[in-house]
Amino acid sequence: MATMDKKNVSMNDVAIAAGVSLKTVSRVINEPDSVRESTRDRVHAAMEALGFRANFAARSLKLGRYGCIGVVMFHLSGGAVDMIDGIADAAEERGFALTMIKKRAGEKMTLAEAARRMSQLPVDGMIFNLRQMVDDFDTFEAPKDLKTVIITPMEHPTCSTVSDDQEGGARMACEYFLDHGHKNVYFVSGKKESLSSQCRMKGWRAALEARGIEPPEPLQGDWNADSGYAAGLVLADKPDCTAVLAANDCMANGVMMALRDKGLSVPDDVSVIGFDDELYKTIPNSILTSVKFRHRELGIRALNEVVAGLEAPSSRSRTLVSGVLVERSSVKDLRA
Amino acid sequence: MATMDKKNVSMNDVAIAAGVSLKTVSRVINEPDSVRESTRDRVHAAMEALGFRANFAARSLKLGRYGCIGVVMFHLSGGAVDMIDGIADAAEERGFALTMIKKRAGEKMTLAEAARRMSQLPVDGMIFNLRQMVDDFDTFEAPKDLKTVIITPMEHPTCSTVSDDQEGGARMACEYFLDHGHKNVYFVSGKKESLSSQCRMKGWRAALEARGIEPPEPLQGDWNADSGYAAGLVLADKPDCTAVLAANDCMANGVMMALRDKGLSVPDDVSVIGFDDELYKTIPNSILTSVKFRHRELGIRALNEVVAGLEAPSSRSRTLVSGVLVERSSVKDLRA
DNA sequence: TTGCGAAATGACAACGTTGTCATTTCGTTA
DNA sequence: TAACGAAATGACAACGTTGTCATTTCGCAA
Repeated sequence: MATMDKKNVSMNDVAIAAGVSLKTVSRVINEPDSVRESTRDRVHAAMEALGFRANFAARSLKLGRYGCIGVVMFHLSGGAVDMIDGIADAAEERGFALTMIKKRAGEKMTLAEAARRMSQLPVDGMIFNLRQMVDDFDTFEAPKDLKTVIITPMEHPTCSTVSDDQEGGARMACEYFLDHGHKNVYFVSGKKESLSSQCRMKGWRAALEARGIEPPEPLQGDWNADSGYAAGLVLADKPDCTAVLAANDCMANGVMMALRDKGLSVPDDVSVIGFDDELYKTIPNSILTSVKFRHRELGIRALNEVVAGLEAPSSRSRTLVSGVLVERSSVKDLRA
Repeated sequence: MATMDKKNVSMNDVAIAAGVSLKTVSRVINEPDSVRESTRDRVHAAMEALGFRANFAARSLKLGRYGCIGVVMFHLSGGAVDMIDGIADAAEERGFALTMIKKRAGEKMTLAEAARRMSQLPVDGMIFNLRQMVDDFDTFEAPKDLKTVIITPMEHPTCSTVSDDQEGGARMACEYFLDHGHKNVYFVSGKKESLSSQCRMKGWRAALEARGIEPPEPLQGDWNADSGYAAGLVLADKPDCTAVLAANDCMANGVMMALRDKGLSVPDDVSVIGFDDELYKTIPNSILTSVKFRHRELGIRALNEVVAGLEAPSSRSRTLVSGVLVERSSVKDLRA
């Protein structure tokens, strides 16, 4: 059994073994049709025998590109999985791999810092997944030769952005309530610093104000069911409360449980809508109507945006991915 | 305002601008102490002025390593987020970035295929996150120069593996039931093809058999609450059923809801334990005792294992990360 | 057989960095 | 001031590819 002493087998080794020139080996890999079949076979055999694998670094150095897109996760939460899934699938489809770095827990990473770190890595463009505000958001300028797309609900002065239409989703839910005859809508928010929560609240407020309704004081939650339950206990005592929009499904469930514990029925006494449409996974026969965002689609769009902008990194666009209202039976029709 | 025409600024450009040699610029970056302070400042100024960023490809080519670890996600599910989080944090800490690829939906990817694709990318080692069986699991041989760690509950003949101790976790839960005076434990499984589900079932079976108890027929679920509910309806009719182990929290919740709908109380009539400890996020005042796996820790261990093996890729180890029983009140003590 | 255009192959430089070794400069002491 | 060793700097090759352009080989018609 022949053991291989050399650490890495190069094209040159293959060339010698196959009795051809270095360049011919290169051609076998990159433009096989330009090589005679007999030669090609000999080269393939040599590659096989030696266990040749093309060197990424040398190739990238020569080509001036990597075939990788950088992904910076400022925040890695549950919904992120579907988004990464979308990014990865779209990348795969277009022949790119992903290079990922993450903000460390506790660390405070700015966009500039993220860009600096990414630009030391093998990437042709990058995606920032940003769910909270950062200090240098407005002043940040992306490297001129590295297409940068930010996933965030906020508009950025120079970079392309992609986002769920959180505000629109919240508006949609509110209008759904109002269209079903409700005169007002209460709101239970998520964590204060979350941009999602802020946008959802903004949409809720806008929808009410558009119909000349004074939005009631929102209730502060923290995304978890217990905070929703606490909010529900408060809401149960408000006689004018017929509709509650909770910033996610978990809190919506908490609200519903509290209402029931107070002897109120959902939807007969109070209607509820949540966000993210995930309660059905945990609750059998779930009745909760919910606004669902297409995170996977979001990831796909973000990646496509980067790839489309590789040639013109300074181009700028804004993409909104709309939400979908998944209707179940937690909203009562008060009309007629 | 001076515009830069050259696409990429190289060390040579910096060197000329600073009036030093190429090598001195290199030294400023890699061994700053060996450069006189005045020179260093001049070089830094030139780098700043020209917007120099070191070329990853050239550097890697020379060094023969990338500082990146490849991650192959055969499956990207909810629990994966924490794992990726752990991998990414540990990587960061040790100065590595991650290069990620994913199995496409529908595609059937073998280990060999994954290894082939990864070895074309900038990686020094790789992690396979494998949650289902693949055809070539037993026959797969990792590239000799690329340390490979597989995250999987199965043992592999040549590669290092890292896993949650799913079997041990299930055993722990069963013994907890038995130690509390229960005479038997029913089991609701997850999807058939899931290795997690299989291992949890195996642990449950082993724990019962170790005490000379004949395991009852397991009930087939699909991870979602509705399947747990269906299982609960069946179990409610079994008079000897005092303890149910469900392969995840969602199904456990389904079981509990069904039992209640059948007029039975948890835990007074039937005790229940789940897996993953996530029900509290969705259910206020959740009482479900649950086996929790430390996915983040798992990711950290996997990454450390890769890094530790970079110098000796053919080394082999097996790491098990134990689970934790999070006690709430869904298990009744039947002893005297 | 010869000549010809096209196809196949090869020689060599270049990508931007770091390692090796030689050279220059510096600070110190005689 | 000269001489010395140490510190600082530089020249040049090398890493493993691909692009450019030159050369060889091939198939075919005269």
